Amino acid sequence: MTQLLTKTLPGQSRYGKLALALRERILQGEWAPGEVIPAETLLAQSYGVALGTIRQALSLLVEDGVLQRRHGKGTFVTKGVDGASMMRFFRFRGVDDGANVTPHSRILATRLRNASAQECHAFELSQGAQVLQLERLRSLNSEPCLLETIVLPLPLFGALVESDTDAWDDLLYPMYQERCGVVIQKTQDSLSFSQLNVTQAKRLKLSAAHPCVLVERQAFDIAGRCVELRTTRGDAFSFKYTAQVQ
Amino acid sequence: MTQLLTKTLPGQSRYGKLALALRERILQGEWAPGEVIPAETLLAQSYGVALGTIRQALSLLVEDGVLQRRHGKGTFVTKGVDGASMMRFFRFRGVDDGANVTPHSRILATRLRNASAQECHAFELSQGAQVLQLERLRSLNSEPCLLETIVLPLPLFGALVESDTDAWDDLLYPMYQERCGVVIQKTQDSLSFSQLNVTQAKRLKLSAAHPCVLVERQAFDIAGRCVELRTTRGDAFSFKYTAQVQ
DNA sequence: GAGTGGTCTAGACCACGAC
DNA sequence: TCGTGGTCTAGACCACTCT
Repeated sequence: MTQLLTKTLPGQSRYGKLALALRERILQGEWAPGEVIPAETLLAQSYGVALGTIRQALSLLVEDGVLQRRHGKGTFVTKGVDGASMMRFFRFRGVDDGANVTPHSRILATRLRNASAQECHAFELSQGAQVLQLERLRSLNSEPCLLETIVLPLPLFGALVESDTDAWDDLLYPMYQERCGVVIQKTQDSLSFSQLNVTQAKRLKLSAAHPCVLVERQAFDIAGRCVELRTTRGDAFSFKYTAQVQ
Repeated sequence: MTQLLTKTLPGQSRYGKLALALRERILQGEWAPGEVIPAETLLAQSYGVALGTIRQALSLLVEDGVLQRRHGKGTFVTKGVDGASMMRFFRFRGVDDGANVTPHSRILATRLRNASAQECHAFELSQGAQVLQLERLRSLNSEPCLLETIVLPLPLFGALVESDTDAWDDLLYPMYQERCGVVIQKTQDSLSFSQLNVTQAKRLKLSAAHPCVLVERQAFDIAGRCVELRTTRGDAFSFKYTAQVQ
């Protein structure tokens, strides 16, 4: 077949458009996280393109983290990140290095309040909207290690208000998915250095003005919306992170 | 053509083998850093494979950072990283954020000594081999900001011994290439938190025990050998780094 | 216009996973 | 054995860059 039809199209390549179209279908919930999407041959047929073209489109979505390929089984919608990844910034004493340890979680306080200007902007809320704020202490071997402040936009996370926090899981992201239908798909962490105030120090069983690392996280759902703002503080002497260039 | 010949081959895919073969030719210096390699059609012909296959091979090397494609111009051997990237860990006052500023460099001391066991292992040297150690102070707007200890394996960097350090450039990696033929292709940085000792504090015009961030870097050449060990210290309050997950 | 990488096709076969 | 993604082919046309 000749290729002449291509040039009438606006800006993108064909596989780029296909990727956008498939992404939209995933966002609409046509296939739930963890489910298989149709086989490549079927997709190619239904879109009327060659196999290689649909494969390029899928590759874009795999790169983007929306899809995962499994040879011999199929192509699956990503389930979302587990959230335990905060541990990649810290190495605490008496904890195996490579292990995927999850600190025990305890909610110290919950609070409803109006969103700040910055939060309105991040969550794309209108002024005066409400948010749910959590204070959370995470411990390893009964030793407090991380102190977190978590802010969630309120229409979306309404199911968590007046819920029994003692029954919450150690990992919040899977719980977001179960109770609120929110799948965390991407996070961005900004690291800086600070010192603990008196209250924070007491919670972490350290002295006031103790050096700490501050992790400011934005978490995004599968549609790319920011749905969580989190501030994490941990002992600076436990900080250890590795970054590669090129 | 039938595909029957493929299965007689050992373990890899054809494009995987091609990538290895091309990588080897690059390492042998057949094309210098910054030069073009032959066009895809030529490579496909000379290796007797389809265009798509050679393109997959090249894609692997592009992903690996060894090659760079430029539409309409050709495929080029990577020139190497510039080394200014240490600034991605720090934000100093009075310096534009996004700008690619390069701190001014001054070598405080050079020293020849025997390699430690750890250095022998990293550099793949035999015991008793020598290394060149540099102490280096980097400044922005005449204000000291970073203090570095740099260790280089000695047969390789012999050209730097007894060289006039005042004539050295602010960026070391391009100089490694010019004077020693060493192209830095990849770096791995390990971040942790520490405090300055008296000497370090004096150099950086800070007080002793001032909190600092410690960056321990391994730099690798195009063949994947570790050719530089570097320890960088900077004011922890200037530390700012962003990391993404998924 | 000539040369380069980028996109696309239509079809074949290979390797993995589950039944 | 069947269905899945992974590899490979041979050829076409498109889009960018330089002269």
